[in-house]
Amino acid sequence: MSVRVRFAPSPTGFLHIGGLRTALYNYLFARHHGGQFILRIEDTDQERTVPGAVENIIEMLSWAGLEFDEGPHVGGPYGPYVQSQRLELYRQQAQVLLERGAAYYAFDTPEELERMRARQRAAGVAPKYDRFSMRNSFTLPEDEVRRLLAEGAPAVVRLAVPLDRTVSFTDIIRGAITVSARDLDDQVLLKSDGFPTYHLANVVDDHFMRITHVIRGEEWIPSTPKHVLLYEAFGWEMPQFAHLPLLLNPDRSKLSKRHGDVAVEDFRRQGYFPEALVNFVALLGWNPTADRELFSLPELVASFELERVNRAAAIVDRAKLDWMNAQYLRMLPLERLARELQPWLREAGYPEYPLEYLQRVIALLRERVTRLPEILTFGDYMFAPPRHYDWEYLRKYWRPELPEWLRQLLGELESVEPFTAEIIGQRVRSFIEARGATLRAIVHPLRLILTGKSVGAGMFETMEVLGKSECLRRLHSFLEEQLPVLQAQLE
RNA sequence: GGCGCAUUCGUCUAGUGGUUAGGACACCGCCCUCUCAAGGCGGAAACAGGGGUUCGACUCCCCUAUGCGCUACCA
Repeated sequence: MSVRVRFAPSPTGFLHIGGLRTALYNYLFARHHGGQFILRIEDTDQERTVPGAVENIIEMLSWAGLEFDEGPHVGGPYGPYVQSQRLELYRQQAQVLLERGAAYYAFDTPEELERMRARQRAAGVAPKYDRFSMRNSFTLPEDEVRRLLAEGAPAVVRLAVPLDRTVSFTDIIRGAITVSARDLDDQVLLKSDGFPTYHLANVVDDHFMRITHVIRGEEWIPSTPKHVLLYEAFGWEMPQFAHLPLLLNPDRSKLSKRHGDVAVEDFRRQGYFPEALVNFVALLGWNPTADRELFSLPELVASFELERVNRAAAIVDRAKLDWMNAQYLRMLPLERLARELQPWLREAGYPEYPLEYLQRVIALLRERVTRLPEILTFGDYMFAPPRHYDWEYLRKYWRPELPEWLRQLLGELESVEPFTAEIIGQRVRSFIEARGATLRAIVHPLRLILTGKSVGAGMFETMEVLGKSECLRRLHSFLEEQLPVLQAQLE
């Protein structure tokens, strides 16, 4: 049978990197085995559903390069892929359970349930639905149950967990997991608003959508035995389970916004490459070899093995993501980078520049930044003349003869042809040697004048990209406007 | 509290009874150098603790500790 897996988020907010990793592992597993990767929206909680969340999830996954074979946005033979559109199916299946005695009606109000829990807390016992003291099919006479239902009294359907037995399943990543049914709650399956809970909807959908492997977060381990019970009650073949280790904040707490950005969208907005983010999260909890860090999506697909997924939770380390992104920044083709830089340039309010120029700028600066848009701040002088100068830096290299040298150098540079780093370098070197000074004595002031900064790429390379006329213009205007101010300050 | 899952350098990890416990990020040092990076070379850095099993445990079993998860008419 062909592998079919699903990513089944509930649309309660933006897709975060934990969700991205779950989706990714499902995707990798499906593609590795030539199976199907399905998106299913689990919107059974009306209260928590947020508008736009589905769109965000789909958009982010698509940005990351994960394409679905079936889902609400692409259709498929087992739809609809949104749970709120499958209510009738869940109702029918709940009925099946009811008829088989695997489930029962309960009529307790929220207040009654709260009192029950309070009693249990006071008695020091684990909070758990007490089938025999509450108002349900077990305690109420049959005709009373019928009457309540006929009256339309608020009712839920609960799972009738067997009283004394053991429930176990095999997890691909963790091996055998066994729990006592005594520790399982009579979970609500169908809520009084007619919506199913996760447990019912999930099992029913996985069955009817022919899901073969359930790959999801570790937080689902405790409810899996209930799902096992449901499969048994329905008489359905069980999928295989694989529970992924959690992703954690640096302080080992569950991943959250408090510790910085966790939404995939945040990373995109900051200019991380999808390739880098995918590569990064793929290696959080799984490693194909350990002697290599950089993998393309097809390479990940080729080597992915669920059996090799780790059991322990992983802390998200931004520094490593930064390193990885910087690696991609250095190896991605310049044509693409130039194209991607354009929107950032526009956003920052800079004029349009030819792609060819952007490529040269990126080639010059990319190994000095970690994210593409940083080119705009690190190398702002490539797009506009410097407005602020690092005066401290110039002061360090100041000498009385400097103004004169600069004037002479201006004339010297005018005759440099072609204006390439090599020729510029030769001329500047011989210029400064003739005056018995070191190269740094002139390069640093020059850098300050042309870029406004103390750091940057090689000076001569920078000048070449900037172009002769721009260099001369900046040098000239510095001598005319800034230098007198500086000299006044120095005296 | 109950139940469950987990535990190799600060972090991500390799390792499946015999290794000088390997790699990567971050950190430190040196080299290169017009600055900053990048790059090269080197350094520091780990098997949670205790019992077993075994000729031999990071590897297998048990206990403890710690962390995390679940304990809803949320997923």
